[in-house]
Amino acid sequence: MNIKDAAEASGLPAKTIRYYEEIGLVSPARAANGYRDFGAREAAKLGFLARARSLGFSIDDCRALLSLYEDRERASADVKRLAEERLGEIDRKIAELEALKVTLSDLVHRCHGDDRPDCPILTDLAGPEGRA
Amino acid sequence: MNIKDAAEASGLPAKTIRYYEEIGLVSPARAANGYRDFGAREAAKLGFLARARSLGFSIDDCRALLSLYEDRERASADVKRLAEERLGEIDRKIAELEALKVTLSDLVHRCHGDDRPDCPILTDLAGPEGRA
DNA sequence: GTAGTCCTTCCAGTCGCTGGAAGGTCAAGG
DNA sequence: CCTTGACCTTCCAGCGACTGGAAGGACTAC
Repeated sequence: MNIKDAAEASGLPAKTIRYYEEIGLVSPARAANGYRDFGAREAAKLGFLARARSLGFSIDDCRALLSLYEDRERASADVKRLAEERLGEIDRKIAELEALKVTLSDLVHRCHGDDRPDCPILTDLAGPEGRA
Repeated sequence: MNIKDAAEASGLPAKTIRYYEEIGLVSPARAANGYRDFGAREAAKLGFLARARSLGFSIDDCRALLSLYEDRERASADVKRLAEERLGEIDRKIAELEALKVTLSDLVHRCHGDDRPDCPILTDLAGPEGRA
């Protein structure tokens, strides 16, 4: 399986797959002509990586997940811990964005949005001195 | 006002302020000894930038907001449009994270999390073949 | 004079790719 | 046999928005 087919099968761009090899996430075999040759195992790892990345796991997380995935003796507790940490990050990020949204939408609602130069968004961004 | 005082006043690291000068967001005067000398106007711009960045505006957004802020003839409609676009991005990002959270927390709940090797999170990440 | 804190510039690294150049390989068609 | 075009290879550079560190100059206090 050449890189293009591996890309189509996994949904990852070929460039990304080469990058993943460079950083040691996958190690495809090489054909006589120097082309990468992906077997079932490496192709499956690419799919695994694509899914884990789409769930927001960092490359380092993926490295850990992959070694757990490859390890027949792995403990599911390790995997669960990683996933829970990731869940915590997601919650924190959502809370942060919600707070941002409140502030910004308040600003937007207070802005008349016509062609007058007076704008509460800018006044607010200018800080205390700007408002004084 | 030297860079350290400007940093304390704005809440931005000195490194970041130098970077902002490099990319043309601020243009502090220079003292005879070559030190940056921030006047009230440049210091206010730094505060403005710190607040806009903390609301998640990109550097390019900040550049636009800053020119509107500096422009006495600016139309508040332009500012409102930028803020609304940003609000849309925030909403999209929140929705994306919520979806991720559903998937991941489902996985976490289905994982028994003990030392048995069988883990539904990995099975799921492995894809259809892994489940078959 | 010297210790310590500030300031300067420049270079390199972060993360996870992404784009592009230069060149090798292969299968199909004439 | 030759060409076309799609594929493959490596390497180098760049994105955004900083951040760290080295090397060296400037200033303040004792």
